[in-house]
Amino acid sequence: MKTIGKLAKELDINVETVRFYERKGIIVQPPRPDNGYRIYDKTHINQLKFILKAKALGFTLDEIASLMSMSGNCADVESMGLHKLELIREKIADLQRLEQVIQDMTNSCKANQDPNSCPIINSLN
Amino acid sequence: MKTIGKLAKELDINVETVRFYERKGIIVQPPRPDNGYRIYDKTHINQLKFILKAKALGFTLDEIASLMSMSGNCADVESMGLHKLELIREKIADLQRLEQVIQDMTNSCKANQDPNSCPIINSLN
DNA sequence: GTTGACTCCGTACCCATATACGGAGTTTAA
DNA sequence: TTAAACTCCGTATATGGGTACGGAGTCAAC
Repeated sequence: MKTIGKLAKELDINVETVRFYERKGIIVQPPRPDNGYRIYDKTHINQLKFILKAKALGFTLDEIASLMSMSGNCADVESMGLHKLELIREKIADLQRLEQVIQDMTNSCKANQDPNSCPIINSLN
Repeated sequence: MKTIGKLAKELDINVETVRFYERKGIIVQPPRPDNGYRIYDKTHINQLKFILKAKALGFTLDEIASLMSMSGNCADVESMGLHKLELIREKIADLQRLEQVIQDMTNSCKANQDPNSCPIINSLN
């Protein structure tokens, strides 16, 4: 049973962030006694830990909301994971192409003799 | 000698985007005769093409502004390219780690027998 | 019992990169 | 000559994921 400040400190996130997640409907509303203060228990903490881990895996907040609403239906979750995997692989391929291009460009810089004429700039012109 | 609409059409970008780049100081101000209309020539077109190509390489607008102000000093440009390369490689490594994690997770989904208990969800809890 | 820390709320602001809107003035084509 | 198309400007909106602010109420410690 913690107030929002304790919760935020324990999870090392901002108080405003917790309220933000609540507004977005990503976490369930905590009970609020007469004084209006939000009271969190283990359930909320676990829910927030879930969010933080999923976020670290690259899921967006909307996706995380979906994940949490799937209530453990494995096929749905797997499908979402596979979709994410596909996007990640595309992104990797994009970046690898980009890596090659920039690598080539900087190599041609190294080979260049004239410091005031840059092959990179030239190739972009 | 083109007005902004022709220019935008030729480069397949939005008129507002051209004005936006001008406001950001990324492209030079075109001359503007009595009617106030911007008049672009080949120089501006080349400048915008440069921007579009650099953007496609993943440079931010601020970085592009720097690139353009380096006036071809090769060492500076190379240094910026190498820095970008480093970031790209880090990003790739991140994504590959992520790929592995999600791959493992979806595999454990496939192996799972109970449709209402998902190993992904469980591992996040 | 007072002071400082905490919480409440609504709202505004931040980043980057644009895109959209509305009203007024200008040019162009039929 | 007139209507459509274009341009001007300033401002607002969008995205995603938060962060900050300010005034008011509440709680806890000394």
